[in-house]
Amino acid sequence: MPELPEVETVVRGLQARIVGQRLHSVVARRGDMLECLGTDPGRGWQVTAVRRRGKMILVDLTRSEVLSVHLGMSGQLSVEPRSRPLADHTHVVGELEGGIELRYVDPRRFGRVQLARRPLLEAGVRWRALGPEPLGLGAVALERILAARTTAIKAALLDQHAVAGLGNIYVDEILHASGIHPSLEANRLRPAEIDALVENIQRILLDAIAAGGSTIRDYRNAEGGSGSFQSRHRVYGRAGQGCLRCGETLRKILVAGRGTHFCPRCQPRRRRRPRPRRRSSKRAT
DNA sequence: TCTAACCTGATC
DNA sequence: GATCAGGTTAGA
Repeated sequence: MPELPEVETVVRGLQARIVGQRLHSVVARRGDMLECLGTDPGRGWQVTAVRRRGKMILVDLTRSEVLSVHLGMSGQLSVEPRSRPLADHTHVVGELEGGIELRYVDPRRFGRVQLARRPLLEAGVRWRALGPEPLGLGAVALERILAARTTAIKAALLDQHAVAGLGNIYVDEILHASGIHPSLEANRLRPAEIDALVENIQRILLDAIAAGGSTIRDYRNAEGGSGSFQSRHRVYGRAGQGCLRCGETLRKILVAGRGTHFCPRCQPRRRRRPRPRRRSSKRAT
């Protein structure tokens, strides 16, 4: 569910509410949903900062420890009064001062909560393999990343090792705005297309953050509220409807195993290179 | 490099 | 009952 704009919105909500607060303990209501790396969930800390890296939420704690949360598909992280009954699928609860709690809810359990010594977390391959942040990513850097990949551009942009934070909704929106077919091989983008991508990545992500992210189904911010960017999706979830730019009927196909929305006219397929003329029809595959 | 699998719940 | 979902990744 949550991509960079949604995660950023949660982070901003948490910054406003829990930075400087005392976190007494972290309690796992399901043992397998909290992983402790070199620390003890009952020690107590002060929350010093809340940050985002890709789609990960990082709650920085005193003593160089950190609570890291990846929301997976259906995760929600919110601050609620202790008096409120726990929602179904509440797996981890952080007990804060002043009668409030940080609650992690995740029906599908694709998400992940770790309490770790920061150096241990940051030494992990999963952390170190993350690609650069898309906000502030320049054309030169993106060109280098894409040149090394022969997969579909959609798959490349979804790959967190390439760029960290994009997901299915925003990749579809970005490719549509850039006029690039999602199946085009990443290393075949032209310079002008890379420039368009860079520009649209910034613009769309910033607009989506300003709108508080997209709520299709599960996504909620740290206060339990919805985002509104879904009303401005131009292709995602609009298959069968008219393209807002050219009127052509939008299509939905499968690329990189993900439902992919695009406009056949604005994002034309580009053939792999005119086949060299051969008199004989021997196939060289 | 790609698919299947991990889960539950909503919708067809 | 079958299918699909905003993510990731272990295996083939």
